[in-house]
Amino acid sequence: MSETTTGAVTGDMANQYERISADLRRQIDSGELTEGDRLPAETALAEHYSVSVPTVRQGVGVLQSEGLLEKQHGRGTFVRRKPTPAVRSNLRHQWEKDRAREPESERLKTGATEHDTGLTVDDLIFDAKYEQVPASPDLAAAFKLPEGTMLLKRTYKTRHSNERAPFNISRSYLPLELVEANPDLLREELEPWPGGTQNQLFTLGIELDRIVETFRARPPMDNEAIALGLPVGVSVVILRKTSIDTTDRVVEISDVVLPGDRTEIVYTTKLDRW
Amino acid sequence: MSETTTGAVTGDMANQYERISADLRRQIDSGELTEGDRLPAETALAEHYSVSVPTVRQGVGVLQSEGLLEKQHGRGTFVRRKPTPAVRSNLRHQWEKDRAREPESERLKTGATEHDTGLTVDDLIFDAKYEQVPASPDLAAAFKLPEGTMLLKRTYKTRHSNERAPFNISRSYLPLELVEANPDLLREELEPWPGGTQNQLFTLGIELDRIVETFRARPPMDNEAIALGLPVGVSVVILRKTSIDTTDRVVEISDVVLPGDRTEIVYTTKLDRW
DNA sequence: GAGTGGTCTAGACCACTGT
DNA sequence: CAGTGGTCTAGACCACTCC
Repeated sequence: MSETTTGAVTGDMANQYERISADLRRQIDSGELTEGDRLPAETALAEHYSVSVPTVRQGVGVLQSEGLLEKQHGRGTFVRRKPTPAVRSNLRHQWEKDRAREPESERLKTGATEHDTGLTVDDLIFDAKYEQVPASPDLAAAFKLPEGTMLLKRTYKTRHSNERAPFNISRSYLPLELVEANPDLLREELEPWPGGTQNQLFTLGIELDRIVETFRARPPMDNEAIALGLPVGVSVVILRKTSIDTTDRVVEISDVVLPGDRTEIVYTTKLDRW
Repeated sequence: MSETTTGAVTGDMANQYERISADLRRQIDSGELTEGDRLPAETALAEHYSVSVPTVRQGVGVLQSEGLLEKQHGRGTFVRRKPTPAVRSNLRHQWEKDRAREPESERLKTGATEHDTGLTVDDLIFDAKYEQVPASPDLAAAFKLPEGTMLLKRTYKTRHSNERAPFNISRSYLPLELVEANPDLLREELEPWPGGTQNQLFTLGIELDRIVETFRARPPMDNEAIALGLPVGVSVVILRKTSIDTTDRVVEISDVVLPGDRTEIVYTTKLDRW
């Protein structure tokens, strides 16, 4: 390692492609390249760095997997915009519970998603699909019900009106036996239901005692990456919400897939006094 | 798209590398290849699929970024073991608070990490470093203190005794003024402190009222990927814990970087009754 | 049609791991 | 030392976007 220039970056710089990714990263950090800028074509970069095109592609690939660059076929390579994350807080649960018993006029005003994101109803496009499915082993165990018990499965997609990619996909499961008491709950055309699931449960005489949420991050599966419009390298956050009523019964399970880079989750834990 | 065989997989199969990744994925799903198995060498795969080596590498790269395969230079390509996740629950906060006032003999028995992971003290290797640093704008805002206020910064790494990679790296900040009342708290050689931070705060007469945690996933930076031993494609989870005492003062901020694929977070939200 | 990235080839040589 | 993956070249041709 004697002298390797072109970008004057720190570290060893053992490889050509690292030299390229380090130099491009420096340009982004320093503001020479800013959000939305297009990079020179790969052939131009190859000439500039005196390497072959595949080597440029390797260097660009590093920054792509870090979420700093985004390639668009036929258009170019762009500096990626930092997405403004949607905040999801556990305070929403109490807020939703308080609202569940209010009159429809009040509940219509805004939903939980708008509460989280600060957007108005008009900005959001909502898609719901209802099915009746038998409980998989996994879900049966979570509900503490026999495998194969019929469940109402509701699939929701929410997106901004001016974006193609939804910012979440959610699947909610309710024991069918539970919801049959109110036939309106089986009609998907009534979505979005003002007041959300807690109001739906209220019409069945169910009060929630607590909500347990577990979540993990993992690389997206192919179809998730496409559905959420995720670039390479960004994980999905998987959140399972389990709603438990005052008789200790699991009444709803909801699985949400969120884009990892557009989601911030906030939890407040109140502690007992000494 | 008429006929393309070798693996008899679903879908279009437009590309060679997708044909390869789909076939390998099928072998993993079906159990033909199981955790820890080594794949044939890239040259052998190239011959088997009648493609060039770079094309095989591209196909393998897809599964690598999904966390299904792991390459080891000089050894081979292996089916990745599904990591057993460490569970982190917000119930730990109350548990830690209850323990903070107990005698040392009791506190010594087990720490919060062991409580989360189910491991014993002997399995864990603990590394602590103390520094005194001025508050960055970000931290100053979070503490609601002037920028540059001196903080005690404590860096922790925890790993299993039989693994190289730590399963978390954490940075904890306390206002220096606060901790100077008990000089023992400035001595890093006293780590791991039995009873954790809540006991340390207890020695200063501080009682916590609530803990706010925010949580996001993003692609790792290079050094994080190396420090945590993360394969390509796996995100890190960033967790910021803010501890607030009974006088509404922010007394500790802790930033934890967790490997996304080895971490499961569980939060329970108790709701008020109607 | 011009310009972009996407796929693919058929090699060469280097770096790391095991024996 | 043999076998593995890692880096790199110098091309070819395809697919997409935009004018």
